[in-house]
Amino acid sequence: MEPIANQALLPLLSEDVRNTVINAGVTKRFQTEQVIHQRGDGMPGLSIILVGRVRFGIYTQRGAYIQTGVLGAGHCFGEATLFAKTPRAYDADALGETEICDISQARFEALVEQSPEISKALLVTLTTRLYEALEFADDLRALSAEDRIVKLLIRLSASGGFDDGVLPVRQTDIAYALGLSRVHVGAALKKLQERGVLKLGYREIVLRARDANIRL
Amino acid sequence: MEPIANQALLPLLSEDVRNTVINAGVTKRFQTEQVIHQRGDGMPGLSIILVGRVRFGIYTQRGAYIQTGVLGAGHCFGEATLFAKTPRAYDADALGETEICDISQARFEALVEQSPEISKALLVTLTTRLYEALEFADDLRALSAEDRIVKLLIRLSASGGFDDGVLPVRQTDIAYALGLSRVHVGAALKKLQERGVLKLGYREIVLRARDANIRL
DNA sequence: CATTGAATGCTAAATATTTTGCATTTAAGG
DNA sequence: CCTTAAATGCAAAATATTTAGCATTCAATG
Repeated sequence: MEPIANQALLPLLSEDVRNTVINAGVTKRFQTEQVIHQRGDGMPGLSIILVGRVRFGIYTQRGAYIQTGVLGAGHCFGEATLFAKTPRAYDADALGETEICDISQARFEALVEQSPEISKALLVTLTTRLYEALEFADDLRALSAEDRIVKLLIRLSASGGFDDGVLPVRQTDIAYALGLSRVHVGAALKKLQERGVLKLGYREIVLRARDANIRL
Repeated sequence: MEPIANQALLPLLSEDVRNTVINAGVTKRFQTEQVIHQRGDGMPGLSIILVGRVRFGIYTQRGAYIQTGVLGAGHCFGEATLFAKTPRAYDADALGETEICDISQARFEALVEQSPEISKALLVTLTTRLYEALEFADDLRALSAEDRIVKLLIRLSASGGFDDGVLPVRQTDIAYALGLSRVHVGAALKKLQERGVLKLGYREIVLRARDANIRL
Protein backbone atom coordinates (compact mmCIF):
# COMPACT_ATOMS: atom_id res chain seq x y z
CA MET A 1 0.00 0.00 0.00
CA GLU A 2 0.88 3.57 0.13
CA PRO A 3 3.14 5.20 2.63
CA ILE A 4 0.87 6.35 5.37
CA ALA A 5 3.22 7.76 7.96
CA ASN A 6 3.89 11.46 7.91
CA GLN A 7 6.91 13.33 9.16
CA ALA A 8 9.62 11.45 7.35
CA LEU A 9 13.13 11.91 8.67
CA LEU A 10 14.94 13.48 5.73
CA PRO A 11 12.65 16.49 5.19
CA LEU A 12 13.13 17.38 8.84
CA LEU A 13 16.86 17.81 8.39
CA SER A 14 18.63 20.88 7.06
CA GLU A 15 20.11 20.38 3.64
CA ASP A 16 23.64 20.29 4.98
CA VAL A 17 22.99 17.67 7.56
CA ARG A 18 20.84 15.68 5.19
CA ASN A 19 23.68 15.45 2.70
CA THR A 20 26.17 14.57 5.40
CA VAL A 21 23.94 11.80 6.62
CA ILE A 22 23.35 10.33 3.20
CA ASN A 23 27.03 10.46 2.37
CA ALA A 24 27.87 8.63 5.57
CA GLY A 25 25.93 5.60 4.41
CA VAL A 26 26.11 3.03 1.69
CA THR A 27 23.34 3.21 -0.86
CA LYS A 28 21.91 0.08 -2.47
CA ARG A 29 19.31 -0.45 -5.15
CA PHE A 30 16.48 -2.95 -4.92
CA GLN A 31 14.03 -4.18 -7.53
CA THR A 32 10.34 -4.71 -6.91
CA GLU A 33 9.64 -7.48 -4.42
CA GLN A 34 13.31 -7.82 -3.61
CA VAL A 35 14.09 -8.62 0.00
CA ILE A 36 15.89 -5.83 1.86
CA HIS A 37 16.29 -7.64 5.13
CA GLN A 38 14.61 -10.33 7.18
CA ARG A 39 13.28 -10.52 10.68
CA GLY A 40 16.01 -11.55 13.01
CA ASP A 41 18.88 -10.11 11.00
CA GLY A 42 21.64 -8.64 13.12
CA MET A 43 23.41 -5.76 11.44
CA PRO A 44 22.53 -2.79 13.63
CA GLY A 45 22.26 0.49 11.79
CA LEU A 46 19.87 3.06 10.46
CA SER A 47 18.38 2.59 7.02
CA ILE A 48 16.94 5.47 5.05
CA ILE A 49 14.67 5.20 2.05
CA LEU A 50 15.97 7.51 -0.66
CA VAL A 51 13.72 6.36 -3.46
CA GLY A 52 10.69 4.09 -3.54
CA ARG A 53 8.69 2.37 -0.84
CA VAL A 54 9.38 -0.44 1.58
CA ARG A 55 6.88 -2.93 2.91
CA PHE A 56 7.25 -4.38 6.39
CA GLY A 57 5.65 -7.51 7.68
CA ILE A 58 6.09 -10.92 9.20
CA TYR A 59 4.91 -14.43 8.54
CA THR A 60 2.78 -16.16 11.12
CA GLN A 61 3.49 -19.69 12.18
CA ARG A 62 0.97 -20.93 9.66
CA GLY A 63 2.67 -19.08 6.86
CA ALA A 64 0.21 -16.24 6.48
CA TYR A 65 1.76 -12.89 5.76
CA ILE A 66 0.96 -9.95 8.01
CA GLN A 67 1.72 -6.55 6.64
CA THR A 68 2.69 -4.20 9.42
CA GLY A 69 3.16 -1.09 7.36
CA VAL A 70 4.70 0.68 4.42
CA LEU A 71 7.16 3.53 4.52
CA GLY A 72 8.02 5.85 1.66
CA ALA A 73 10.93 8.00 0.58
CA GLY A 74 12.55 10.05 3.30
CA HIS A 75 11.58 7.65 6.04
CA CYS A 76 14.02 5.66 8.10
CA PHE A 77 13.83 2.23 9.67
CA GLY A 78 15.95 0.04 11.86
CA GLU A 79 15.88 2.48 14.79
CA ALA A 80 15.19 -0.40 17.13
CA THR A 81 18.52 -2.00 16.25
CA LEU A 82 20.21 1.14 17.55
CA PHE A 83 18.08 2.29 20.45
CA ALA A 84 16.50 -0.91 21.66
CA LYS A 85 19.40 -3.16 20.69
CA THR A 86 17.06 -5.64 19.08
CA PRO A 87 17.48 -7.46 15.79
CA ARG A 88 15.38 -6.43 12.81
CA ALA A 89 11.79 -6.99 13.82
CA TYR A 90 10.25 -7.33 10.37
CA ASP A 91 10.86 -8.69 6.95
CA ALA A 92 11.33 -5.76 4.62
CA ASP A 93 11.02 -5.77 0.86
CA ALA A 94 10.94 -3.19 -1.87
CA LEU A 95 7.58 -2.21 -3.33
CA GLY A 96 9.03 -0.73 -6.48
CA GLU A 97 12.45 0.24 -7.66
CA THR A 98 13.96 1.41 -4.43
CA GLU A 99 17.15 2.92 -3.04
CA ILE A 100 18.17 2.37 0.55
CA CYS A 101 20.98 4.14 2.38
CA ASP A 102 22.46 2.08 5.19
CA ILE A 103 24.34 3.82 7.96
CA SER A 104 26.34 1.68 10.34
CA GLN A 105 25.91 2.05 14.06
CA ALA A 106 29.38 3.56 14.45
CA ARG A 107 28.83 6.09 11.71
CA PHE A 108 25.43 6.96 13.04
CA GLU A 109 26.71 7.59 16.53
CA ALA A 110 29.38 9.90 15.19
CA LEU A 111 26.80 11.79 13.16
CA VAL A 112 24.49 12.27 16.12
CA GLU A 113 27.34 13.50 18.26
CA GLN A 114 28.17 16.02 15.60
CA SER A 115 24.65 17.21 14.72
CA PRO A 116 22.13 17.26 17.57
CA GLU A 117 19.62 18.16 14.89
CA ILE A 118 19.46 14.51 13.95
CA SER A 119 18.20 13.44 17.35
CA LYS A 120 15.52 16.07 17.27
CA ALA A 121 14.34 14.99 13.85
CA LEU A 122 14.28 11.38 14.95
CA LEU A 123 12.20 12.30 17.97
CA VAL A 124 9.64 13.95 15.71
CA THR A 125 9.52 11.02 13.33
CA LEU A 126 9.30 8.38 16.01
CA THR A 127 6.72 10.22 18.07
CA THR A 128 4.53 10.67 15.02
CA ARG A 129 4.82 7.03 14.14
CA LEU A 130 4.13 5.92 17.69
CA TYR A 131 0.93 7.88 17.86
CA GLU A 132 -0.10 6.68 14.44
CA ALA A 133 0.42 3.10 15.56
CA LEU A 134 -1.64 3.70 18.67
CA GLU A 135 -4.39 5.30 16.64
CA PHE A 136 -4.38 2.37 14.27
CA ALA A 137 -4.87 -0.03 17.15
CA ASP A 138 -7.63 2.13 18.58
CA ASP A 139 -9.42 2.28 15.25
CA LEU A 140 -9.41 -1.47 15.11
CA ARG A 141 -11.73 -1.38 18.08
CA ALA A 142 -13.62 1.84 17.62
CA LEU A 143 -14.43 1.73 13.93
CA SER A 144 -16.25 -0.76 11.75
CA ALA A 145 -14.41 -2.35 8.86
CA GLU A 146 -16.25 -0.03 6.49
CA ASP A 147 -15.18 3.05 8.37
CA ARG A 148 -11.60 1.91 8.54
CA ILE A 149 -11.58 1.37 4.80
CA VAL A 150 -12.97 4.84 4.16
CA LYS A 151 -10.43 6.33 6.53
CA LEU A 152 -7.62 4.58 4.70
CA LEU A 153 -8.85 5.77 1.34
CA ILE A 154 -9.26 9.34 2.53
CA ARG A 155 -5.73 9.35 3.86
CA LEU A 156 -4.42 7.91 0.67
CA SER A 157 -6.34 10.46 -1.33
CA ALA A 158 -5.00 13.27 0.84
CA SER A 159 -1.45 12.04 0.70
CA GLY A 160 -0.68 11.98 -2.99
CA GLY A 161 -1.58 13.96 -6.06
CA PHE A 162 -4.30 11.79 -7.50
CA ASP A 163 -6.66 13.32 -10.02
CA ASP A 164 -10.29 13.54 -9.05
CA GLY A 165 -9.85 11.13 -6.21
CA VAL A 166 -9.02 8.24 -8.54
CA LEU A 167 -6.97 5.97 -6.33
CA PRO A 168 -4.80 3.24 -7.83
CA VAL A 169 -5.50 0.57 -5.21
CA ARG A 170 -6.31 -3.08 -5.39
CA GLN A 171 -8.81 -4.50 -2.96
CA THR A 172 -6.10 -6.91 -1.94
CA ASP A 173 -3.91 -3.98 -0.92
CA ILE A 174 -6.61 -2.66 1.35
CA ALA A 175 -7.06 -6.10 2.86
CA TYR A 176 -3.37 -6.34 3.67
CA ALA A 177 -3.11 -2.83 5.01
CA LEU A 178 -6.03 -3.24 7.37
CA GLY A 179 -5.66 -6.88 8.23
CA LEU A 180 -9.00 -7.91 6.76
CA SER A 181 -9.82 -10.71 4.35
CA ARG A 182 -10.22 -9.82 0.71
CA VAL A 183 -13.77 -11.10 0.75
CA HIS A 184 -14.70 -8.84 3.61
CA VAL A 185 -13.09 -5.84 1.97
CA GLY A 186 -14.93 -6.60 -1.25
CA ALA A 187 -18.26 -6.81 0.52
CA ALA A 188 -17.64 -3.62 2.46
CA LEU A 189 -16.59 -1.76 -0.67
CA LYS A 190 -19.71 -2.91 -2.42
CA LYS A 191 -21.85 -1.47 0.35
CA LEU A 192 -19.91 1.76 0.25
CA GLN A 193 -20.48 1.92 -3.49
CA GLU A 194 -24.20 1.43 -2.98
CA ARG A 195 -24.15 4.30 -0.52
CA GLY A 196 -22.48 6.43 -3.15
CA VAL A 197 -19.31 6.95 -1.14
CA LEU A 198 -17.10 5.58 -3.89
CA LYS A 199 -17.02 3.85 -7.24
CA LEU A 200 -15.19 0.60 -7.83
CA GLY A 201 -13.02 -0.03 -10.84
CA TYR A 202 -10.42 -2.51 -11.89
CA ARG A 203 -7.35 -1.82 -9.81
CA GLU A 204 -8.77 1.53 -8.83
CA ILE A 205 -11.30 3.21 -6.61
CA VAL A 206 -12.85 6.60 -7.17
CA LEU A 207 -13.54 8.33 -3.91
CA ARG A 208 -16.67 10.43 -4.21
CA ALA A 209 -17.21 11.87 -0.78
CA ARG A 210 -13.83 12.56 0.67
CA ASP A 211 -15.31 13.57 3.94
CA ALA A 212 -18.01 10.93 4.09
CA ASN A 213 -19.43 10.56 7.57
CA ILE A 214 -16.15 9.71 9.11
CA ARG A 215 -14.34 11.53 11.83
CA LEU A 216 -10.66 11.24 11.23
CA MET B 1 -3.91 -3.03 33.93
CA GLU B 2 -0.31 -3.19 34.71
CA PRO B 3 2.39 -1.13 33.15
CA ILE B 4 3.52 -3.14 30.20
CA ALA B 5 6.00 -0.91 28.49
CA ASN B 6 9.66 -1.37 29.30
CA GLN B 7 12.45 1.15 29.09
CA ALA B 8 10.93 3.94 31.13
CA LEU B 9 12.54 7.33 30.75
CA LEU B 10 13.80 8.05 34.25
CA PRO B 11 15.94 4.93 34.77
CA LEU B 12 17.73 5.75 31.53
CA LEU B 13 18.96 9.07 32.89
CA SER B 14 21.99 9.58 35.08
CA GLU B 15 21.11 10.55 38.61
CA ASP B 16 22.20 14.12 38.12
CA VAL B 17 20.17 14.72 35.05
CA ARG B 18 17.22 12.87 36.50
CA ASN B 19 17.15 15.18 39.48
CA THR B 20 17.57 18.24 37.34
CA VAL B 21 14.67 17.16 35.16
CA ILE B 22 12.39 16.44 38.07
CA ASN B 23 13.23 19.73 39.72
CA ALA B 24 12.47 21.60 36.54
CA GLY B 25 8.88 20.45 36.68
CA VAL B 26 5.87 20.94 38.88
CA THR B 27 4.76 17.82 40.72
CA LYS B 28 1.11 17.14 41.41
CA ARG B 29 -0.67 14.36 43.28
CA PHE B 30 -3.67 12.49 41.99
CA GLN B 31 -6.04 10.10 43.72
CA THR B 32 -7.33 6.87 42.17
CA GLU B 33 -9.54 7.47 39.17
CA GLN B 34 -8.75 11.15 39.18
CA VAL B 35 -8.48 12.76 35.76
CA ILE B 36 -4.98 13.95 34.86
CA HIS B 37 -5.82 15.42 31.51
CA GLN B 38 -8.32 14.99 28.72
CA ARG B 39 -8.04 14.37 25.03
CA GLY B 40 -7.79 17.66 23.25
CA ASP B 41 -6.16 19.58 26.07
CA GLY B 42 -3.60 22.11 24.92
CA MET B 43 -0.84 22.66 27.43
CA PRO B 44 2.24 21.33 25.64
CA GLY B 45 4.84 19.81 27.89
CA LEU B 46 6.33 16.58 29.07
CA SER B 47 4.73 14.70 31.93
CA ILE B 48 6.64 12.17 33.98
CA ILE B 49 5.12 9.59 36.29
CA LEU B 50 7.01 9.69 39.58
CA VAL B 51 4.71 7.41 41.55
CA GLY B 52 1.80 5.20 40.54
CA ARG B 53 0.30 4.30 37.21
CA VAL B 54 -1.62 6.19 34.55
CA ARG B 55 -4.29 4.79 32.30
CA PHE B 56 -4.77 6.17 28.79
CA GLY B 57 -7.83 5.80 26.64
CA ILE B 58 -10.58 7.49 24.71
CA TYR B 59 -14.33 7.29 24.47
CA THR B 60 -15.90 6.23 21.22
CA GLN B 61 -18.80 8.12 19.76
CA ARG B 62 -21.17 5.68 21.40
CA GLY B 63 -19.65 6.24 24.77
CA ALA B 64 -17.67 3.03 25.07
CA TYR B 65 -14.28 3.39 26.69
CA ILE B 66 -11.22 2.17 24.84
CA GLN B 67 -8.14 1.66 26.92
CA THR B 68 -5.06 2.36 24.87
CA GLY B 69 -2.49 1.54 27.49
CA VAL B 70 -1.10 1.94 30.96
CA LEU B 71 2.22 3.45 31.91
CA GLY B 72 3.96 3.07 35.25
CA ALA B 73 6.46 5.00 37.32
CA GLY B 74 9.43 6.40 35.44
CA HIS B 75 7.55 6.66 32.16
CA CYS B 76 6.76 9.89 30.43
CA PHE B 77 3.85 10.99 28.31
CA GLY B 78 2.83 14.00 26.31
CA GLU B 79 5.77 13.73 23.90
CA ALA B 80 3.41 14.33 21.01
CA THR B 81 2.55 17.78 22.34
CA LEU B 82 6.23 18.67 22.02
CA PHE B 83 7.42 16.84 18.95
CA ALA B 84 4.30 16.49 16.87
CA LYS B 85 2.69 19.71 18.10
CA THR B 86 -0.60 17.97 18.67
CA PRO B 87 -2.96 18.33 21.62
CA ARG B 88 -3.19 15.53 24.16
CA ALA B 89 -4.40 12.48 22.26
CA TYR B 90 -5.89 10.54 25.16
CA ASP B 91 -7.78 10.93 28.36
CA ALA B 92 -5.42 10.11 31.20
CA ASP B 93 -6.37 9.18 34.72
CA ALA B 94 -4.60 7.87 37.75
CA LEU B 95 -4.85 4.16 38.54
CA GLY B 96 -3.81 4.55 42.15
CA GLU B 97 -2.31 7.28 44.24
CA THR B 98 -0.10 8.92 41.68
CA GLU B 99 2.43 11.71 41.35
CA ILE B 100 3.00 13.45 38.04
CA CYS B 101 5.77 15.88 37.25
CA ASP B 102 4.86 18.37 34.53
CA ILE B 103 7.61 20.10 32.61
CA SER B 104 6.64 23.04 30.44
CA GLN B 105 7.74 23.17 26.83
CA ALA B 106 10.14 26.06 27.53
CA ARG B 107 11.74 24.32 30.46
CA PHE B 108 11.99 21.10 28.55
CA GLU B 109 13.71 22.71 25.60
CA ALA B 110 16.23 24.31 27.90
CA LEU B 111 16.90 20.97 29.57
CA VAL B 112 17.44 19.18 26.29
CA GLU B 113 19.82 21.88 25.10
CA GLN B 114 21.79 21.46 28.27
CA SER B 115 21.81 17.64 28.50
CA PRO B 116 21.89 15.75 25.22
CA GLU B 117 21.49 12.66 27.34
CA ILE B 118 17.79 13.42 27.58
CA SER B 119 17.23 13.15 23.86
CA LYS B 120 19.00 9.83 23.76
CA ALA B 121 16.93 8.45 26.59
CA LEU B 122 13.76 9.65 24.90
CA LEU B 123 14.80 7.94 21.69
CA VAL B 124 15.20 4.67 23.55
CA THR B 125 11.85 4.99 25.30
CA LEU B 126 9.93 6.03 22.23
CA THR B 127 11.48 3.42 19.98
CA THR B 128 10.64 0.71 22.48
CA ARG B 129 7.10 1.89 22.77
CA LEU B 130 6.70 2.18 19.01
CA TYR B 131 7.77 -1.38 18.45
CA GLU B 132 5.59 -2.59 21.30
CA ALA B 133 2.63 -0.86 19.73
CA LEU B 134 3.38 -2.43 16.37
CA GLU B 135 3.74 -5.83 17.96
CA PHE B 136 0.44 -5.36 19.74
CA ALA B 137 -1.29 -4.64 16.45
CA ASP B 138 0.39 -7.62 14.82
CA ASP B 139 -0.69 -9.91 17.63
CA LEU B 140 -4.24 -8.83 17.10
CA ARG B 141 -4.05 -10.54 13.76
CA ALA B 142 -1.60 -13.35 14.32
CA LEU B 143 -2.75 -14.70 17.65
CA SER B 144 -6.05 -16.05 18.89
CA ALA B 145 -7.73 -14.37 21.83
CA GLU B 146 -6.55 -17.18 24.07
CA ASP B 147 -2.96 -16.74 23.02
CA ARG B 148 -3.09 -13.01 23.49
CA ILE B 149 -4.43 -13.49 26.99
CA VAL B 150 -1.65 -15.91 27.86
CA LYS B 151 0.91 -13.55 26.42
CA LEU B 152 -0.44 -10.71 28.52
CA LEU B 153 -0.37 -12.81 31.66
CA ILE B 154 3.15 -14.02 31.03
CA ARG B 155 4.34 -10.48 30.56
CA LEU B 156 2.60 -9.38 33.69
CA SER B 157 4.07 -12.27 35.57
CA ALA B 158 7.53 -11.46 34.28
CA SER B 159 7.22 -7.76 35.02
CA GLY B 160 6.58 -7.66 38.73
CA GLY B 161 7.49 -9.61 41.80
CA PHE B 162 4.45 -11.79 42.18
CA ASP B 163 4.74 -14.89 44.30
CA ASP B 164 4.27 -18.21 42.60
CA GLY B 165 2.74 -16.61 39.55
CA VAL B 166 -0.28 -15.40 41.49
CA LEU B 167 -1.42 -12.43 39.46
CA PRO B 168 -3.79 -9.85 40.94
CA VAL B 169 -5.89 -9.28 37.83
CA ARG B 170 -9.58 -9.01 37.21
CA GLN B 171 -11.00 -10.54 34.07
CA THR B 172 -12.36 -7.10 33.32
CA ASP B 173 -8.83 -5.70 33.32
CA ILE B 174 -7.77 -8.24 30.75
CA ALA B 175 -10.78 -7.41 28.63
CA TYR B 176 -9.91 -3.73 28.64
CA ALA B 177 -6.23 -4.26 28.01
CA LEU B 178 -6.82 -6.49 25.00
CA GLY B 179 -9.97 -4.93 23.66
CA LEU B 180 -12.10 -8.02 24.14
CA SER B 181 -15.47 -8.42 25.80
CA ARG B 182 -15.55 -9.69 29.35
CA VAL B 183 -17.63 -12.67 28.28
CA HIS B 184 -15.10 -13.68 25.70
CA VAL B 185 -12.24 -13.31 28.14
CA GLY B 186 -14.13 -15.39 30.68
CA ALA B 187 -14.76 -18.15 28.20
CA ALA B 188 -11.17 -18.17 27.00
CA LEU B 189 -9.86 -18.25 30.56
CA LYS B 190 -12.09 -21.18 31.34
CA LYS B 191 -10.65 -23.12 28.43
CA LEU B 192 -7.16 -22.26 29.51
CA GLN B 193 -7.96 -23.47 32.97
CA GLU B 194 -9.24 -26.75 31.58
CA ARG B 195 -5.99 -27.11 29.69
CA GLY B 196 -4.14 -26.60 32.96
CA VAL B 197 -2.41 -23.44 31.84
CA LEU B 198 -3.77 -21.42 34.74
CA LYS B 199 -6.11 -21.42 37.68
CA LEU B 200 -8.85 -18.87 38.13
CA GLY B 201 -9.57 -17.16 41.42
CA TYR B 202 -11.47 -14.19 42.60
CA ARG B 203 -9.60 -11.12 41.43
CA GLU B 204 -6.60 -13.26 40.73
CA ILE B 205 -5.16 -15.76 38.29
CA VAL B 206 -2.48 -18.31 39.03
CA LEU B 207 -0.29 -18.89 36.03
CA ARG B 208 0.83 -22.51 35.96
CA ALA B 209 2.82 -22.83 32.79
CA ARG B 210 4.62 -19.58 32.27
CA ASP B 211 5.93 -20.69 28.97
CA ALA B 212 2.80 -22.45 27.74
CA ASN B 213 2.86 -23.07 24.00
CA ILE B 214 3.23 -19.45 23.18
CA ARG B 215 6.04 -17.82 21.30
CA LEU B 216 6.62 -14.40 22.70
C1' DC C 1 -22.31 -12.00 60.77
C1' DA C 2 -25.50 -9.99 57.64
C1' DT C 3 -25.64 -6.97 53.80
C1' DT C 4 -24.21 -5.39 49.63
C1' DG C 5 -21.67 -4.09 45.54
C1' DA C 6 -18.28 -6.01 42.70
C1' DA C 7 -16.67 -9.85 40.17
C1' DT C 8 -17.43 -14.00 37.95
C1' DG C 9 -20.07 -17.80 35.47
C1' DC C 10 -23.07 -18.94 32.05
C1' DT C 11 -26.45 -19.03 28.11
C1' DA C 12 -28.57 -17.68 23.89
C1' DA C 13 -29.06 -14.75 20.13
C1' DA C 14 -27.05 -11.49 17.07
C1' DT C 15 -23.22 -9.79 14.44
C1' DA C 16 -18.74 -9.74 12.36
C1' DT C 17 -15.27 -12.00 9.89
C1' DT C 18 -12.80 -15.72 7.68
C1' DT C 19 -12.37 -19.62 4.76
C1' DT C 20 -13.22 -22.09 0.68
C1' DG C 21 -14.31 -22.47 -3.83
C1' DC C 22 -15.62 -21.04 -8.13
C1' DA C 23 -17.26 -17.76 -11.78
C1' DT C 24 -16.48 -13.54 -14.12
C1' DT C 25 -14.05 -9.52 -15.61
C1' DT C 26 -9.96 -7.01 -16.93
C1' DA C 27 -5.71 -5.69 -18.93
C1' DA C 28 -1.48 -7.12 -20.87
C1' DG C 29 1.31 -9.88 -24.10
C1' DG C 30 2.11 -12.86 -27.74
C1' DC D 1 -7.37 -11.12 -31.88
C1' DC D 2 -6.60 -14.75 -28.58
C1' DT D 3 -4.73 -16.31 -24.42
C1' DT D 4 -3.70 -15.89 -19.86
C1' DA D 5 -2.70 -14.37 -15.20
C1' DA D 6 -4.38 -11.18 -12.06
C1' DA D 7 -8.22 -8.98 -9.96
C1' DT D 8 -12.80 -8.91 -8.70
C1' DG D 9 -17.60 -10.76 -7.54
C1' DC D 10 -20.17 -13.81 -5.14
C1' DA D 11 -22.18 -17.49 -2.12
C1' DA D 12 -22.26 -20.79 1.74
C1' DA D 13 -20.43 -22.70 5.72
C1' DA D 14 -17.52 -22.24 9.63
C1' DT D 15 -15.57 -19.37 13.36
C1' DA D 16 -14.96 -15.64 16.26
C1' DT D 17 -16.79 -12.16 19.01
C1' DT D 18 -20.17 -9.17 21.06
C1' DT D 19 -24.40 -8.04 23.39
C1' DA D 20 -27.76 -8.74 26.80
C1' DG D 21 -29.40 -10.70 30.69
C1' DC D 22 -29.42 -13.12 34.80
C1' DA D 23 -27.56 -16.21 38.50
C1' DT D 24 -23.93 -17.01 41.62
C1' DT D 25 -19.84 -16.19 44.34
C1' DC D 26 -16.84 -13.34 46.87
C1' DA D 27 -15.00 -10.06 50.07
C1' DA D 28 -15.41 -5.72 52.28
C1' DT D 29 -17.66 -3.20 55.84
C1' DG D 30 -20.95 -1.74 58.78
